[in-house]
Amino acid sequence: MKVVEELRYLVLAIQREGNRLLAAELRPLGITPSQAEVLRVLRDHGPLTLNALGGLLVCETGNSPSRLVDRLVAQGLVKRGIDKIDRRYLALSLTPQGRALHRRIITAENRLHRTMDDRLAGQALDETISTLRSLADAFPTGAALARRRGPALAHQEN
Amino acid sequence: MKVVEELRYLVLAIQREGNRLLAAELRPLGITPSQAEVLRVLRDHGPLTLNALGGLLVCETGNSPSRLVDRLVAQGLVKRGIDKIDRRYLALSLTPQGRALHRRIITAENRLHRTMDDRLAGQALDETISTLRSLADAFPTGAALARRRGPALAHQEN
DNA sequence: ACGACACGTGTGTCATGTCATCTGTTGGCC
DNA sequence: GGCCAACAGATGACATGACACACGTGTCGT
Repeated sequence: MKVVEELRYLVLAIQREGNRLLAAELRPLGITPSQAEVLRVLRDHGPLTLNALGGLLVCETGNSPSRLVDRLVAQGLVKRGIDKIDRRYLALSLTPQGRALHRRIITAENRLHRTMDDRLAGQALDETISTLRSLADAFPTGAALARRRGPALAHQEN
Repeated sequence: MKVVEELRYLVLAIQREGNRLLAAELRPLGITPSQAEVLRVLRDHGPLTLNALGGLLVCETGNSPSRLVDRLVAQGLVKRGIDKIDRRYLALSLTPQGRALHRRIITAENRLHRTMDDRLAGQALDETISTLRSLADAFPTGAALARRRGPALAHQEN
């Protein structure tokens, strides 16, 4: 098997398993990994339009995450406001319940991170991150990650 | 952001983009990346039961890939036989059309792999692979990959 | 032989993801 | 002012993924 092909399948496998584990951790909270990412981005990057939110999400590349946001609004976790000036724009922000839930999400995510840390003990993580970054940064969702790293690093230490 | 968390998001971003690019390459062939993986596994590992196929797939961890196979059967790419001895088992294999399509799939995948190779020029790929393996091998789908590496390496040089 | 159990597979349901297309809104150009 | 292109968001369609459960078939203990 070619090296890049093995890389592709490894990335697929790790993404699947990580998502499965995280989903299990989040299930008691009533949300999914994608929804958790939305809450996180909304918490870190103030009120956002739907487009801007989509530009910061890794989990949804395509169009706008309308339906993803829909469910969060239905659960009372996100407030969907309409821009008074230009009624095309939304103003998405967390409700108090959304902020409260986000704290519990961090706990759940930390359990997953501990599991991953154990698996990765003694591995050259920095080099791996650097390699994956060089691959990801060329792509839109990788750029989304870079945007999140950039302007709001201070908020993201948890 | 914690290192493992960045790793998690990088893996997510790369998986998404890789899948998107591969889907675009495969669209003219009328199949999806997951379907391509099924064809590949069936080509490399003789006739399989549904369970055995699921055990070799990275793309479908959960139950059995019934519906995934359904569409391939509907397209005439996979033959679904029933075991004469134990009628619970299926005997899944490629049809001649499936084998022919698989050759075109390899070409499409190679275009993606060239793109990835370009992005990764000069990176320490071996270390990255090793790190990711140590993470993946602990999980069921990672084990699936290992199984594919193991018994049938000779078939997989393309 | 037969009945509980295990097992392989099929199916219902829900939430994504992705693409294409539609709708409503605004801005700009005449 | 009025038309039209551009833009933000919503929606339809399709294929995954994941979980739980239903169904048919075989096995095994008794």
